[in-house]
Amino acid sequence: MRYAEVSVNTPAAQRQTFSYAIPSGLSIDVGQAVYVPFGEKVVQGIVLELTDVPAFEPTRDIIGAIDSQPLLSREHVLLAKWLSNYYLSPLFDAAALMLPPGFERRVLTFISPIHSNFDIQSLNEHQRRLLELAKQKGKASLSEVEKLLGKKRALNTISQLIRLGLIARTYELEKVKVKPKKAPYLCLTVTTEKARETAEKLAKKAPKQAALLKLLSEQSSPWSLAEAKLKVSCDKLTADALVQKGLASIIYIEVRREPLAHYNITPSEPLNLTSAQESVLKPIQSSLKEAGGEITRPTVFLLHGVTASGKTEIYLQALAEAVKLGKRGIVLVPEIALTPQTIERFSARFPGRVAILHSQLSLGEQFDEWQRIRNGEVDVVVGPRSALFAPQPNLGLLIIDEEHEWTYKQHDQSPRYHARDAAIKLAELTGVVVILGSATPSTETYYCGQRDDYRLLQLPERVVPTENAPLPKVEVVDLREELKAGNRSIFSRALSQAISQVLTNREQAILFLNRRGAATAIQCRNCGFALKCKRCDIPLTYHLDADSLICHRCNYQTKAPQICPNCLSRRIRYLGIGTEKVEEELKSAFPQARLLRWDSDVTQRRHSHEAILNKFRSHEADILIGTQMVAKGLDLPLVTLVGVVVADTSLNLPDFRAGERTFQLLSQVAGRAGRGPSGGQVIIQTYCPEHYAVQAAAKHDYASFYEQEINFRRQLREPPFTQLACLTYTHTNDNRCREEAEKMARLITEERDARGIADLSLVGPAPAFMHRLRGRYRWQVILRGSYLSTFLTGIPFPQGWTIDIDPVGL
DNA sequence: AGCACGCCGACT
DNA sequence: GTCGGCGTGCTC
Repeated sequence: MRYAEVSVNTPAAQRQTFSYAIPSGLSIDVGQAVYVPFGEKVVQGIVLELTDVPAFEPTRDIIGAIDSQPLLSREHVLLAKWLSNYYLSPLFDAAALMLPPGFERRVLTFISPIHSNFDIQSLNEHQRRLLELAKQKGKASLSEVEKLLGKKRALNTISQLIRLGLIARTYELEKVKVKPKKAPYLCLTVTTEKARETAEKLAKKAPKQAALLKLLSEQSSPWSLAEAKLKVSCDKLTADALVQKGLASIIYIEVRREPLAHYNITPSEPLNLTSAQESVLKPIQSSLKEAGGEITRPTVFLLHGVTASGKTEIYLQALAEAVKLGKRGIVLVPEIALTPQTIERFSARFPGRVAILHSQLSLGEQFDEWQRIRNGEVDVVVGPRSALFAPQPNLGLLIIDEEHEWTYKQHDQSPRYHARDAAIKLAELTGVVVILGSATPSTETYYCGQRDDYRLLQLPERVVPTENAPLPKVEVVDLREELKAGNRSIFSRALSQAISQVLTNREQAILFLNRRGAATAIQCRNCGFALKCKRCDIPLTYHLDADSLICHRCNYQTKAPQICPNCLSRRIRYLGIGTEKVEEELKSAFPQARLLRWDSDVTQRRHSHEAILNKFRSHEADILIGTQMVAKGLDLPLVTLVGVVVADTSLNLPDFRAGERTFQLLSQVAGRAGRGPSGGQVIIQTYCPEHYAVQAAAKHDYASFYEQEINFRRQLREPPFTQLACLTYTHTNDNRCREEAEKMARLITEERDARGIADLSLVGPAPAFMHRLRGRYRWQVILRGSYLSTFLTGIPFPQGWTIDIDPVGL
């Protein structure tokens, strides 16, 4: 008898596998998806191991295979196990990353009536209503019952009626979410000769039918109905008529949903490389050639290149080399950088051989792209962090662009993994070559580069086709001095002057501000009352468009009050500034300027990003005002001025990475200026001009930033010199939260002392930075030490706890 | 997650 | 006395 260790899709499974027997006659392989019995339900499972001796007895039998082929490769199975162990996440959640989009199906509960001569009169109102619903529907879903009676009452009433033997409970998997798409095709049911003859006969009476029939006779394979309709400009009725006459039939053929279909792609040739680029590409090419032997330690390149230094061309040519060697690649980009520009650039170099995975694609498109990848039909996969788990066969090269971006860490759901670290684990398992690229590498990554754990490659110069454009000159303006000089506007004299100059020269400017909205808080000048979100307890942000107050955490919206809700005074003051405020001020200071605002408030719709960008690129606007989005990899040659309205927003956050974040943002924003022949300048307005992050960004000096940052990390024992884990407890009751967090902190301290671990310290328990979120309170305990996953594996966490290993953005 | 079992307060 | 609250334990 053979047995399988199965990762089961049920919350109860957590980090365990369950043992099942493989019935004779069923052939099951590692990585295969199966249906298994679990309690009285049938659930999905992934086979992670095959054994002769089960880890647990007694076993039940696997019901059957979901797919005839394994969905996970051996390496992916190992990677899933590692993710679950390292990030302390349920096994199935980890495995689900590697499954086809829409694969997961939850278990649904249904209620059906049982006939009996029980006296219905003795039932209470709720019981009767439920029974009526069940009888009327024949089979009612739990959600329908909950809609009828409310969540809690529904559950109680159901168990009462089951005890009385009036209803039965059954379970079913939710319906399949994605299926291969089938499109109608027309094919002849008669010989081509007969078809031609008939077409001639029909030509007078029914010319459309004749034309269609003629078309069909010209090709031996079926015509897509949609295409045929266009070709002979007829409609469905014409086709139906042919079917009626027994000349043709409509069959359904599987077709692929193509997300790239509406792109107009012109193939591109490799560019000539500068000598700096050559010297960077060489070692990558030779590593690709050597890879594949015995894996000793992963080959990781850190490609550190200033903005516009031609990193993407390196990626493209490295990918071409991998393809030449018969291998394939995956390119990860931050979600926000997955723009048509990026997609076009990769598709142009590998026409028809690029797959895009993106959450904005429809589930069907994602599913089809996934299948294409698995079938080996593409050379390059481009996508956000989850694309790391694409089933790319014979993977040779893995590129992580903008390696420092925080979006590579999944923080909102399990597994809370970091794509960069998972990529390096995958390299360890498969021998794939990894390139981490960035103009401003994260301190942790650069530290590995310095220690030769990663191979450091540098591109210190910008590549510009026409002439040599140096990095723009950066001016730092001390806003305190401006105030002293009596300038109370949000624009310093230097920035105002620069904006006028740009407008006179008919050039373009970008103004950057790390906060949307018009005012960051509104406060009563009379009693000091500040308006906060009722559910999240954070200040509401004033938005001009609708004269409303919006919670940037939970999106709660309310009309801006005319009078203070607390003391009824009319003296309401607006504090702080956001993108809307900047727009407003610009309007009055430069009425002739054409403005464009780009932040998440104006880009809710699917293609609005492109629309705004195209508008700006075609010079339909002079000044672009935006949040972080304007900082990302845009190539806008007409932009000669970049202004940072306030640089301090990200500097004052309670996070040890605040300095790094500020440096990265400022460097990126500064990189937007002077990409064209007319050069450029950058003006950074700040209240702390002496901060090393501001100073280093102003001088485009990564090395000096890194030196100071790494010393600071070493002194304060922050990563990479220690490891962090963030444990959060969430509950509707604040006191309960505190108690639970204190209990956990005590338990961890005891455990640490009992095991004699010296290198482990606790911060907290303390209310989380976002203490209240969507009506629930949050308390956290932060651990600092090493091998935290191993340590925490032995600690039992009751429900309500979430564990974030290597958290980002505390 | 769900559902069992089991133990305490508020009601007919 | 019972109904119903939620703590705890279990699912191969």
